[in-house]
Amino acid sequence: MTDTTFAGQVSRWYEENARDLPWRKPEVSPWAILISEVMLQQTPVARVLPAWQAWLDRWPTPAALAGDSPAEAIRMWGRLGYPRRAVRLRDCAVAIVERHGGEVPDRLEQLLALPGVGTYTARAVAAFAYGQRHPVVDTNVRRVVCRAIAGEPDAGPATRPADLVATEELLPPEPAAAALASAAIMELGAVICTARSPRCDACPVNAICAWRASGRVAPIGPTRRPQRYAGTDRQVRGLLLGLLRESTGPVPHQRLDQVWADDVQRARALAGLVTDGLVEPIGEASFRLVGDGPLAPVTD
DNA sequence: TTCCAGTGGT
DNA sequence: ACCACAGGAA
Repeated sequence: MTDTTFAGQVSRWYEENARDLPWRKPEVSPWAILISEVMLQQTPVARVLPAWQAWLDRWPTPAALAGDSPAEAIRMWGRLGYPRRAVRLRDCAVAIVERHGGEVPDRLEQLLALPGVGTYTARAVAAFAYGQRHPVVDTNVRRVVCRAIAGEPDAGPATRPADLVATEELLPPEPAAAALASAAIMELGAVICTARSPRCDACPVNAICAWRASGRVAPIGPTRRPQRYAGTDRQVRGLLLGLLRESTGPVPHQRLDQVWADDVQRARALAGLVTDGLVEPIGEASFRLVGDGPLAPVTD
């Protein structure tokens, strides 16, 4: 008896066609999987690959990262984007050491309580690192399920509780099979059922896809406003951080002033970096990455 | 809802 | 130029 369910067919396809990604190897630790999931939040696979390996080489355990400075985490983050994730990931390592004896927790509730770990990442770790049965819904899974099952273009900008329910209903009962199916559906969305140019001819479930049957209706509703970058605070933050990342220790504000002409906007961007725990003021008029420089003397 | 960065594909 | 990308938090 071959499994003809949606999850069964996608899983069979996955076992034959999955990309050979290093964090999918069976011997990879929960910590390594957690790092991959955080890096993959809004950053494409190709750019995560080298950074993930570098982080693991340097910080093989949560305790190792927790013992290093936020500044080093920010530097090792490189140009993956959204560098707040680097600080949160280190905060996460600290929390894992303090609350869980240095081991990545396996309960959803505990995972969700960690910094930088939300609905998606918590379930991804529980499923992929610990083999539990949870709906793992990222933008790919949401798109696949909306299309194939509901026959609709997409579910909107964010994952809703209904998306979790709809995905959970597709999962096979056995936890290990469910975790495999979750990875398979995600892979299908990443490789075949893409947002822009879906390759329905190569899809393992094209025969039972509601979206394809209905003629691949295009999304209608109010389109999201384009995310500008040039001239925004985000660009200024990027420039400031780039300078601080390359420097060791404090950088005088006169040098920071040179990266952007608008005083008001530059000050706002810098203040934002401080608020986000990426940068700290040093002395009268200098700034540095948080914790950069010599460690504070141990006093006891 | 909005902000958060950075890059490559189309 | 525009958009998509294994989201999370205020």
